[in-house]
Amino acid sequence: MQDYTPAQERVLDAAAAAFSEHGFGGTSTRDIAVRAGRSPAAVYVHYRSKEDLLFAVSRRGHDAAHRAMIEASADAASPTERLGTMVHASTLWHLENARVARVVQYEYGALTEPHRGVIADLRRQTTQLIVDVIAEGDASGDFDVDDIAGTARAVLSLSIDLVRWFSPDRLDQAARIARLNVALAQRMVGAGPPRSAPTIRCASR
Amino acid sequence: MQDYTPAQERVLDAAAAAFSEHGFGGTSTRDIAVRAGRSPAAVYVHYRSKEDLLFAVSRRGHDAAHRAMIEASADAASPTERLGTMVHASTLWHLENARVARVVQYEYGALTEPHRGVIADLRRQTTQLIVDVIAEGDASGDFDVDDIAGTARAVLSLSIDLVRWFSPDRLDQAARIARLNVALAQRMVGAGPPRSAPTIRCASR
DNA sequence: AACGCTTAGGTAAGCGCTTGCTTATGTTGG
DNA sequence: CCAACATAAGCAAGCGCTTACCTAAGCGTT
Repeated sequence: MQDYTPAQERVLDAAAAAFSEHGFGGTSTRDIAVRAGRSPAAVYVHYRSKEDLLFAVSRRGHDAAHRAMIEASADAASPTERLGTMVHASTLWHLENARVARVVQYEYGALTEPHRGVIADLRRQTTQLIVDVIAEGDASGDFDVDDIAGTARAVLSLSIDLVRWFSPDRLDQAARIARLNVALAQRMVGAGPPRSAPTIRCASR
Repeated sequence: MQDYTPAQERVLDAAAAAFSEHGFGGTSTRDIAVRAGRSPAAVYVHYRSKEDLLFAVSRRGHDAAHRAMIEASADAASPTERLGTMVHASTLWHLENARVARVVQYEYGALTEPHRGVIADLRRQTTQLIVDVIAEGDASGDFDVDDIAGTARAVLSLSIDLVRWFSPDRLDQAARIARLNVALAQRMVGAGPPRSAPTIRCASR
């Protein structure tokens, strides 16, 4: 989408870390500069304002998450499987990039109006990916869903809400959480158990 | 739990609104004072510091949400029903108190260490309510859950993540969203369809 | 090989304003 | 008469951002 020079990236990463820890309003440009190992003025060599930095972090983060989900959806045969790979990818991305994800998800309100529009578009696109696969599965009979948009929102919440508390030094648990989210999402859309043994689960009740 | 004078409450509400809109770091004590219709110094008549105000808002919010869930769990016969009433109550509370809830959920990191401990305790208690009902349902055979703690976390995410985007001028949709969350949560724990027609859903696959 | 010139990336200093919070001083209703 | 509640004024520190200036690397031209 957009390329950054090493110098720009260094400031970008510093800003993401600072925003994630203290919020946009709680972060000073001097803090960002120190984290990037630069003087306060160096920040303004690469970005027009503090809010511009937030916008860059947000757009980059949304792009990355979006791409991860698209790549994941490519190699999946059925709607059930595709929903699974997408939820898996989304969950892993949010866990592995918890700092950036926190900024992306929680600092939207600190953006100025024009930038908000751009980010809102990216969000709609990501939501649409989930809406599409749920609609597809519902139409084919693989799923059983009443409220497609609402269910899509809830499925995304499984990944997103993780970044509220997840700490990056627990990355060893990421795979487990991702697997759990896949199973939960498939249950949420009413994807049946594997067809090889559909009656067993029913018979046991 | 704790009582507040009208004067204290006025400042508390003003702080909740301000923190919710601009974050803790992005809110000035003057902003809070203006919203409360007082002078900047009046804030410090009732609270020792800005962080103390955040702590008061957080504790009050956690208490209210916790009470709502306990009351909801009282009149429910089965684990399925109890999980339903609790998710319903939690969802409604988060939607109706979206401003306070945003502060409660997203400004935890701005608390000082001693206050963080108190809030963490309240959070554990609320999580435990969901863990208990899921464990109960799993033991009785009403549910079918692998990872009880993880599933409880995910069920809570359904309510919590709403406040990230929900606007209070859409409260007419609250009931619909709450009903959807109940259905999703019951699916997540593997609560079967109503026993009157258990085989229909299986036969149709 | 030495030249002048451009460009990218950086800094020290600081301007005008806002911050959290305090102090000294009223002003009320019971 | 005295808590309880409020205020105007302001302090020291920190804020976002700008200005004026510096350095080093890459360039075709002489």
